[in-house]
Amino acid sequence: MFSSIQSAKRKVITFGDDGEQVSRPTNSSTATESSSSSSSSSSAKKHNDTQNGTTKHNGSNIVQDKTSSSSSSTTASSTSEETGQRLSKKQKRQLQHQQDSRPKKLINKEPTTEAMTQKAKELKKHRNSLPIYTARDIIIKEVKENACVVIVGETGSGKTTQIPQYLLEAGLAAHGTISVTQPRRVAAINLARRVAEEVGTPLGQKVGYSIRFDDTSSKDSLIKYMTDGIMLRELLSDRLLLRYSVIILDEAHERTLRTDILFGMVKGIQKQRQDLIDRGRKDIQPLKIIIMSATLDAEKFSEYFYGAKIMYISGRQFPVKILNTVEPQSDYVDSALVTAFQIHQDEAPGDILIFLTGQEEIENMEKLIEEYATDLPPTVGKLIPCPIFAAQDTSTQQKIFEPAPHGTRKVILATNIAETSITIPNIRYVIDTGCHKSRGYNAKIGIESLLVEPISKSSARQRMGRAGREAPGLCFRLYTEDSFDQLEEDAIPEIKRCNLESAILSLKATGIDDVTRFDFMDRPSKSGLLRSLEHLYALEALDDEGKLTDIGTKMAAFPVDPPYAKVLLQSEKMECTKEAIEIISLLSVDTIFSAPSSKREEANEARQKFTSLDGDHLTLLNTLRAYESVKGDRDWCRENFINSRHMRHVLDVRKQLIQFAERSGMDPKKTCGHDLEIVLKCFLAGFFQNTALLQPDGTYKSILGGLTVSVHPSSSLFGKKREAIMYDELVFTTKHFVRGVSALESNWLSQAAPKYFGQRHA
DNA sequence: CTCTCCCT
Repeated sequence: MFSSIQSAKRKVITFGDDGEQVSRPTNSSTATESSSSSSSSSSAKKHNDTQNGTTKHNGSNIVQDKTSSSSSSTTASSTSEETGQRLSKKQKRQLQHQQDSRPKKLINKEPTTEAMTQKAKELKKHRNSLPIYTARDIIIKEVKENACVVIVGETGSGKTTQIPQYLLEAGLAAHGTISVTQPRRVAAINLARRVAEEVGTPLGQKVGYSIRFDDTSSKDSLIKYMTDGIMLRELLSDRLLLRYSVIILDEAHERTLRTDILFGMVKGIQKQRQDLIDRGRKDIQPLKIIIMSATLDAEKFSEYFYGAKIMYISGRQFPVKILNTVEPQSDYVDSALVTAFQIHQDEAPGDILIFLTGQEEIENMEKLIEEYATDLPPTVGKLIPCPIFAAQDTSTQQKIFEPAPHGTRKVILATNIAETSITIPNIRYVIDTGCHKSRGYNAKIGIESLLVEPISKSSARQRMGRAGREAPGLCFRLYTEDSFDQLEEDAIPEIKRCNLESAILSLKATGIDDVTRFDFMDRPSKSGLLRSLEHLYALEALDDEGKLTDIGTKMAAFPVDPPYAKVLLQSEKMECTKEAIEIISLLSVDTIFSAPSSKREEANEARQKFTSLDGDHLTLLNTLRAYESVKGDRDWCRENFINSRHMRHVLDVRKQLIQFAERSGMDPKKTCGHDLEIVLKCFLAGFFQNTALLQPDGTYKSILGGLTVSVHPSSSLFGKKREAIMYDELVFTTKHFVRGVSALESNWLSQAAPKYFGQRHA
């Protein structure tokens, strides 16, 4: 058992820690043993998640313990059953080897061609020593013989770097590029770099990547890593994706909105291409589809893709022992704090990673750790809190990568950014609160929410895995075994809990007219679809029959959400395109302002300089102008609490929107000069539904729906009372908060949307 | 009196 902290004011949390209680399933260690197991997929689950030992202690301290030898064992043991139905025993053995291909350091300097070839030769030896290499021929064979294949393998197992190369070597890029889609930009970049090095040609030749603002790929690229968003844009100009011979949809288990749309799109495209070939078109080649997932929910993908064969590639990770609490914890922040100090005092060196839900919680925890660290006996080294969340500036984020000074220990306080997006080195201990913030969408009333909710089992396993990347680790779950058992297996796919306007406009623009009959893997609710269709109709993107209008066609061409696209089109008529583009760019990042809560006063004061009485849209514009007048000076940004990374992103978006505007025949330089009221009226063309009127009691009530909304404290109009307001976004958290708020005159509404407000305000 | 995260 853990010893308690000698601190009178702290409680002690009981976890299990008795080596003899650890039961490691014998059939999880090797593939051959597991293949003789006759049990079904429930056995894999059992190994991973079922308690193995129970000890009584003082009546109430029931100790639970279990070991997961990481998801690789799950993979290995279930490999047998799943592949058993489809692959021969020999194939099974070949597929079930373990592998090691954790990321190696990349070469930064530009090497010569010879050096690159030499390097590639060296890497070749490494590649061929990877256990996935023994499955190479089977993978090639299956892909050649089948239109769709599902491959399950651990993240970082090497499947994403090796399989495209195997297919390339097998000649599958002869009639088109092999593409690999990723949900994240950094992943696409890093994978392409690594694979270019292994292939032995400069990045951008045989191997390239394509992400927004950065395309290293060329016509000749044989393997192309890209974000799923880029592939969706490419669909608009190449509806049959004829430049691709193989499309690999990676990280399918994440079920992002974009991958879900791509599932249906590529399935349809594959069929269309085959139909054309069957009708004698010699210039068209069939499309191969490969779905890659890191979790075991492969049956669903297989069913969707005509019962596609599932192949399992086991990965290797160090074992992570899971420790659940004995009792439910009423306050997980407090429990996490106590657990962190228990680890710090009792456990071997290695950093701690705590999953929390948001910035506020993280900053509170940071203060608490510093406070309680003063109670530590002098023999114990320092415990250094390191917050990490997306809104931080890059320089702050870099700190988590610096090693802790000798004799000290870092405790990383992270949102779920550390679950998939950022990999932090030297983590041996994970503390999982079991909660995260999750975006929700109530289609009935069309309101988005952002609430703390329990995570899914797959999230819990993903979090656990973060402790076993470099050495065996421990995962402290601040919830009971029973609570874990009651979690959902997987998160609800994003497509079922978000606004679908953008997705629907894309579908319509690629010729899919009846979106209600689109082949969704998981169908969004009817009311969600209808609400989005109605909004697109209100924006004049669709006509009475739901067909795309000329306006809708133009809107779909812009890489922005439909309401912004409408604003852009409107800005031409109102002669304020320059300002519209700038404000849309500014609204396209989370926020250009950033400050830790400790410096909030200072930050607010700095922001006063840019504040417009008319609200956030013009405040943002003022800030951009000030930023440009100092040429984006880093020190200026720091002094004014401006997130320079986000600001640079704003400039990139602006540049791109200017190009898109020119391409659609607009003049992006058209300006309204000092008459900025025009821009706000222009925004109403896209946001007339996002408006609220001041009530006699001083609150705001939304015009559509009559909802009481509160101005978010980050807004320049917070606490101000104006006749009417327009907002960029409404999200329910503790209240219905509106963000990106500007003041209006209510008579502008009837001009902006006469169909909706004409009678009421005439 | 406060904003999980990703993408074009």
